Amino acid sequence: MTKRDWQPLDRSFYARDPRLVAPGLLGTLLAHGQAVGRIVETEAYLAADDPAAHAYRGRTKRTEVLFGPPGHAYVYRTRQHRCLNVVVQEEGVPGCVLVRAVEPVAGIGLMRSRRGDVPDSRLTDGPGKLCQALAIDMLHYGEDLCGKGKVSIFGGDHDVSEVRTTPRIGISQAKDWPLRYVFAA
DNA sequence: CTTACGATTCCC
DNA sequence: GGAATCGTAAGG
Repeated sequence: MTKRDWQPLDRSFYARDPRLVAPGLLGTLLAHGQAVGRIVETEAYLAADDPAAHAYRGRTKRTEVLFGPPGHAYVYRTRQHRCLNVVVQEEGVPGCVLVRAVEPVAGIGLMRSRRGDVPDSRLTDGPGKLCQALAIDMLHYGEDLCGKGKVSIFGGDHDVSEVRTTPRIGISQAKDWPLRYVFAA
């Protein structure tokens, strides 16, 4: 075996601590139909004792899927935008990973038709922007990302170079925790 | 029912 | 720096 084909990430990949899954997702491909992006920025939200996590205040209708099995989509709204998370850890443990940015790989024309006439560099460089570019919305709440749904994440012969951590963006609690992951380069 | 508040984005 | 804008969650 030399080069591994791109294939949906297995559920066991997601059944781990968000601090392991978040960096592991860097370099993988997020796909919805013809629109594909390379994940380049993620954030970990911990299942317990993380005041910035949505699950911190318990199980509600919105956070329901976080308590389910790993590998499913947790989509939520903030202002007029959507954000995509992947549920991680075993069922009952509400850890998750927020996908904060991707680089356009395929379907760029489609992305621009949804995002407007912006440069490629601004097409998918934010959690709300990438959801708009890939047309990910509340319809995908709870969807299986392991290859059975319309939105999937593929791994394979991807970049596994060094990862750097920084504090998470846009939160008011646990501001200093180094749970944002980007490529070192 | 009422109120407060965003894991954001875009414009001034 | 500030507004847009609306569902969610909590409290009366």
